[in-house]
Amino acid sequence: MKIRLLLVDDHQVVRSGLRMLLSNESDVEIVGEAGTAHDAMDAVDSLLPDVVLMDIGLPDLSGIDATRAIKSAHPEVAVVALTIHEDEEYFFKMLEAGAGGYVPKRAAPEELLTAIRAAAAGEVYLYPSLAKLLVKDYLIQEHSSEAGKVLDGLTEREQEVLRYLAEGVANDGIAEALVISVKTVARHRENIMQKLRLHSRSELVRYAIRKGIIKP
Amino acid sequence: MKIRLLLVDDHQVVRSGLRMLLSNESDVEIVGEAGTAHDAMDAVDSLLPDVVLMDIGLPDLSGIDATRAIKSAHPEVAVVALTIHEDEEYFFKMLEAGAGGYVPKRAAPEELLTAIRAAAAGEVYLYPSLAKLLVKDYLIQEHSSEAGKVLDGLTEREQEVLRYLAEGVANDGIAEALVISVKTVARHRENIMQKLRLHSRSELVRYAIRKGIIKP
DNA sequence: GCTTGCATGGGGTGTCGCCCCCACGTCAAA
DNA sequence: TTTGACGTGGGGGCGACACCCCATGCAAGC
Repeated sequence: MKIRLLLVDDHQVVRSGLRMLLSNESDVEIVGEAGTAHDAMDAVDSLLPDVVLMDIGLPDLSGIDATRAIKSAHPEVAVVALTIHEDEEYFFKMLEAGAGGYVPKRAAPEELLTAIRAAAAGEVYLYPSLAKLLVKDYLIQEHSSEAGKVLDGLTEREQEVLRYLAEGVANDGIAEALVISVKTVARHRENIMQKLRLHSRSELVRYAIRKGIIKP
Repeated sequence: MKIRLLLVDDHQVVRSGLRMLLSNESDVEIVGEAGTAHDAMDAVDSLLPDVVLMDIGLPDLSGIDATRAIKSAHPEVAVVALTIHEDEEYFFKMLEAGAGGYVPKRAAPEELLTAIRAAAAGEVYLYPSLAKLLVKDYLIQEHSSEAGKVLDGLTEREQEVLRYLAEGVANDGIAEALVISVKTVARHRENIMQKLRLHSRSELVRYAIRKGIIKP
């Protein structure tokens, strides 16, 4: 079963080049071409290809918007971005639009083929320079949500109370959970708010979320 | 300038196979081999390779721990995971340990070479089936923080009040800001909480952060 | 031995949050 | 035209919260 491919690029020569390049592959069949975003969307509607090779710089709509539209109407159609852009912004936007691959035009032909095959299988191929950006983003997300532990000089008991406060539990609920009096809970809360220079439960909740003590 | 490579795998045959496979490449030079995590760390210390090809299943320490140790001592040495494991857990842990690539053993030889070259250049190669997992994770992070706009049937005025409530402003402060009475603010708050099925300011703050109305 | 910090309590006071009740003007939809 | 949603405003009540005061016991450290 061949992979049915739609080429989208506003330059005729680029499409022809891709056609030359890909027509030698036994598992790929080019079923259509489009030079604008609207043509691409129409072509997807009528041809239902397995994979769309999508340029970003198109004359009418951007390839990002086109991808969003295609994925919205046909979630089963995979879209691989093939573009000269290697900046962070386009890359992340394309991912959010639902792209199943991102390959810069300077990539080797085999990499493009790998991306097409991966996309057809429902997987994702990312070019190494861009995968690096995504991993970086992932690590930032991770580290911003741990990194706590110290908690600005709060005692153990205060940290314990803080976890309950952050979740919005009332004083008497915390007292029950920790088997201490409501007054003591209030006392701890006062100390916590003084140490952290906070002035309401709301600020406390935001503080706890920033510190990763609780999930939003 | 050749890429200086260290092979780490507990099976002699696998190392020999990789040596066969890679020795034909003109830009790769295998400078050493190791069968255990400790041998690998010693070898990195003495040889300072550009790239380490790291198995995960090692007899003494896991390749993940070994990677963490290597990146901690020599951040400039790139580590590419080459393993039979394709589960989410190992993959994410390896990323956190600082791996600059992740390739399952079933991958094609060219993909391994792409990964080695990408890692040597400070980039990241991820095998498509795993890149998919990372993108999925990324999209979850994103969508949990945007996706707002509609706000579950709140009226304009209610949304306005919600923004203040979320920031922890007290009723009279909101009343002053919006030039309405405290009672009206309270009225709006009640309606908001009823519509969103929330029961305290704390829950309201967390809701607002999830919806991206305010930053944590 | 004495201070210091921590956790534990009690009392008081005033504000605020949360939940009912009500009313009126406006504007759009039925 | 009438109905309904929306924004506005008010009254009353109860409990929780925020901010003070105070004291006790216990461990660590000077």
